[in-house]
Order: sequence, then C-alpha cells, then structure tokens
Amino acid sequence: MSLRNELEQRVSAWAEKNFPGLVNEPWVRACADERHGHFQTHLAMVAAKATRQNPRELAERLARECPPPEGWEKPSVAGAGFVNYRVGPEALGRAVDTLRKDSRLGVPSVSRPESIVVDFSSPNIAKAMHVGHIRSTLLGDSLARLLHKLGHRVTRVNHLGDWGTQFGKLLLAYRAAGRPPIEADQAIDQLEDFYKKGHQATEADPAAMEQARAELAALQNGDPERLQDWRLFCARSAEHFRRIYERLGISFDAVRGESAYHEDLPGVVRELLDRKIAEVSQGAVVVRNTSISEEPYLVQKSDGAYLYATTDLAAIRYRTGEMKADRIIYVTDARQQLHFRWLFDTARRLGCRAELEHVWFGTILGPDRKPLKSRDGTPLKLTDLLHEASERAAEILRNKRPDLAPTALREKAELLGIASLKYADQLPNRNLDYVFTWEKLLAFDGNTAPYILNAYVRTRSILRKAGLSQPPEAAVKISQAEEEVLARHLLRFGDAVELATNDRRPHHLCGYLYELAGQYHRFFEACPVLQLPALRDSRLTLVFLTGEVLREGLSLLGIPTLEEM
RNA sequence: GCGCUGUUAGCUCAAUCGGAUAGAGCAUCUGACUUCGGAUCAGAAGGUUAGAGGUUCGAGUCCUCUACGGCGCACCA
Repeated sequence: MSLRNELEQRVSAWAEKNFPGLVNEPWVRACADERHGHFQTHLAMVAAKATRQNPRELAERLARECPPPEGWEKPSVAGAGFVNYRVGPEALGRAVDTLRKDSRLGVPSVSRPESIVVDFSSPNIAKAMHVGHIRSTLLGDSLARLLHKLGHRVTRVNHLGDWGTQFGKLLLAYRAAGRPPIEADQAIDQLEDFYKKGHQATEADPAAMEQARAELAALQNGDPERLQDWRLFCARSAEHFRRIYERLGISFDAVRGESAYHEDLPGVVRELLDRKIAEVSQGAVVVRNTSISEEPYLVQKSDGAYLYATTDLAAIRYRTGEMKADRIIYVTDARQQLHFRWLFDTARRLGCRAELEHVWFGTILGPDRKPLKSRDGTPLKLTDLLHEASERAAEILRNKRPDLAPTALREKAELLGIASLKYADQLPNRNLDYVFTWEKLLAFDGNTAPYILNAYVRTRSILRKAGLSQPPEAAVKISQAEEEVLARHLLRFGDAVELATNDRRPHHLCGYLYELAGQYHRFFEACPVLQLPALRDSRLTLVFLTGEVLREGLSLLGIPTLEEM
C-alpha cells in the first residue's frame, strides 16, 4: 500500500466517524509544495463548510484525534485549515522495503475486474497507415496495457475498414486495368493508385459513378470474382499493417473488420424498426432524439445501403454477446463525438447493458497549425514516419557512440527512434490538438523517452558494476534529502498508474516517469552508491527499484527499455 | 444557426476533477567533467492563466457573458 493510501485510510475513517454525511473522496493528497509537508488533507475545510464550524478548530481536532501511522511526524495545521503530514526516515525506509518485495511495485488490483473491449487503430484496407492512425494506435495500446495491469480482462480489437464504399471505386479501376497482379512489396502504393484513378473517374463522369456503385453492389452481393479481388486487397493490406504493428510492438486479440458484420445489418435495421426505435424518413431509416441533435441518425440509406452506424451497432451486439464485454472503449479522434453519442444512445435503447465509452483525441498539426501533411499534401505515411524516426536516432548515435558496430547501432536507433516517437505522441493531453515538429518528436533532451531511458540505463550500469541482478536484502536507510525525495516518489507509482488508467490519460504516467527520472539523476549526482560501504546496499536498493519502476512504467506506455545506450 | 472543444512564459506543453507562492522543456544567459554514463546536474531570466462579471474560506479549474481558433451537424467512415 502506498504511503498516501495508508494515511488516507486513517483520515477517511475519521471523516466517516465524525462527518458521515460527507461524500467520500480522496482526502489525502501529496502537497504541491513540499515546504508545507509531504501530504495534506483539506478535510477540515470541507467539513467545516458542511457543518458551519470553524475550519481551523476542526483541523486542530483532526490533527489531535487522527494520528498518522507509526514513524510519521506530528501533523501540523496551516493556512485556512490544512493539516500537513511528514513521513519520518525510518517509516519511509520500511515502506521502501515493502515496495521491494511487491511484484506489482505498488500498483493495486481492481476489486471487480471487468471484461473490456478496447477498439483502436482501425486502419482502412487498400490504404497506407498514416499519421491519422498514430494516436489511436498508441493510445489504445497504452490503455489496453494499463487496464490489463489493473486486473481487467482486456480484448484488443482492430475494427478494420474493409467493407466501405471505397471498394466500388477501387474495383472499378482495378478491373478496368485488367486485374493485374498486386506485388507484395509495393501493394499499398498500387492499391492507392487504383483507388485514386477510380476516384478521379467517378468525379469526372456520372456514368462511372454509377459503375462504381454497381461494382460495390456486386461485391456486397457476393460475386465470386470481386470477392476474390477483395480478398487479395485484404491480404496485401494485412501484410502492410503487420509490418507496422511489429515495428511498434503492438498486437491485437481480434482483427474483425466491418465485413464481419455485413450479414447482421438487415437484422439490426429490422429490429430498430420493429421496436419503433427507428423510422422511415425520405426513404432512409433514421433514429431520432432531439436531445442529441435536430438532425436524425441515419442507419440505412434510401438506396438500401448500410452505414457505419449500422455496422457499429452490429459490432456492439457481437462484443456484448459473443465476447461478453462489460465495457467497450472506442479510441478515435474528436470529430466522431457526435456519432458515438448517437451510437451509444441507440445501443442503450436496443437494450445494451454494457458501459460504452468514447475516448477521443485531437488532431496532429503541422507547424502552420493545420492538420499535418507530407510535402505533397497527402497524409504523412507511418512507414515514412518510422523510417525518419529511426534514421534521426541513428544519426545521433553515430555521434555519441562511434564505438558501436553497424548492426548494434541500427538496433538501438530503431528502439530509440520509435520510443521517442511513441513518448512524444502520448505526452500531450489527448484532448488537445498538438503541433508536430521533427525536432520535438525526436528530441533527446527534456521530457522525452531518451531522457527517461538514460536514467534507466544508469541504473543498469550501476547494478552491473555491483554485480547484482537482484537488490540486496539489507534494510533501506534514508540518510540524505535526494534519497528521501526519490523514495517517496517511487512509492507513488501505483497512484500514477491508477490515475492514468481511470482518467484514460496515459500522459499522467509520462509526467510521473519524467519526474522520477529527474529525481534519479539528482540522486545520482548527489549520492555515491558504490563508494560508501555503509550506505551501499541501501542505495543499491533504491537504484534497483528506480529501474524497475521506470521499466514497468515505460512498458505500460508500450516503450521497451535497453540495458545500455 | 445549433452543438462539441480549446485559449496558461517568446515557442511547445504540465498543473493529481475546487486547495496553499501556476510548473517543466526548448530557446537565451551563467556555472559544474582526474568521481558509479555530461543523452547529466546547479542557477538566472521569463506570467493580469484571452477579457469581464459571478459562486466561496480558496478559482487556471465551476457558472454567465464577450473575443478569437479548431471541429461536427442525413444518405462518407
């Protein structure tokens, strides 16, 4: 249990006993300014307001009647009615000893695990993955890791765009070209090219548009030749996705695209109509709810075709049924907020009991503050992004580590480049648009993956020199300010993981890890580890634990560590 | 027009869902390498939190209004 939690239990018990009516919230938090103390509670001020008592007097009473755990200093009252607490060095040492023996590093397990589907990434068949997919892919992956860590049963789902109207145009141009073979190594370029041609043709000529619709209809009605083409497109695209996910270290439990629900769609619409949830309007089938918007929600077009609303409804049914999901988390960009409000509302009216969540994120902007594009105006391809990341890292490594052999350098550059990219993307609050620059994304100073990895590498280096793979058994003795700050921060790891998970915002974890790395660097400057026999074992334990927490924390962000860099 | 969302240091971002004197990095300036990895550390400077009201012990955070920006609003996903 964290230090904060230990104190929290006492304070909330006191609150429960004396002010049973107060809503239960975390009463104890770390002081923003450590000159006041290590932890503080504002309980007295809240209780005073509720019962019209004097906050200072209540704070005095709280400090008197509710002592902190053994080994803490006597609490003090300050300000308008804060009660401040300090952990003594012995109690802190004991807490670190406990943390060392905890394989979860202080991360709690939820009392009631849920089955959670995390729906993320979702690229489109026959198109290259581009910057537009990066935030969903990384954020979804991190959320899945975090939820799993807290003890939930997580199913990672890739809901591929494999059945949309784009296939009409693609088939049109592909078949006009005589259905040439699609080469594995440049499949995506070829397919995008066909799509572009098909798109241009339909833009220019209404008759071509009709043909494209006919192609799509033929495919969706199961024409064998078109199905065969479509399967080829899917297989080639899957190979492209696989390469990118492999470089990113991301995996899925279920790759189940829109096509998987194709046959369920008529049933979904029929049920909506039968149960009077939907109605026919101007030949289309729509759901109405003016508390969401004046415009209705379209579930079937007037020409009989279905929409992604319909597919998503079918997918919810599958996930809550076959997959037994208690909760579905969708990770998409902000523009789909209205869609998901409609989707969730409609699903609930259909009787869906599972919790439905839309975790949305902002746009990646270029230096001109407009959505990021490559030089030719098309979306920046992920393949190019990863290549550039790796190249820039290699360039830096060539300067810093001229001793490395080319293959080792390549390997480290790949890890560092992709780690930097992943970290930089997850650092800003997901709700904000953020400005992308190569300099920032691949920066190696400041709040970056290399800075944190460097702290980790230093822990490994010391442990190697000490000849240790496990921490020593001796008790931890806190003798210096830098040790104390480091130790207390190590004990907050569980709080940081919980916050990042419950808030669905991994950037909180970035902040925690950056601070930890900084504190370790300061400890490193101020506290010799190997030279002082009396403190050696104790400090080695702090070094070891710092490494463990850094590695675990980075891993929850999908970032692997390395032993030296 | 309606809705969602944003505006914090020159720039890029934080601030533990209302807590104490708003913090980092980059850029600028000044220091620290015969010591466990200098991809580091110490320090300086930088702010009317877009503006105006309100709520209360206490507001960057909540409510109202205003200004400016992004996005979304029936047959794309």
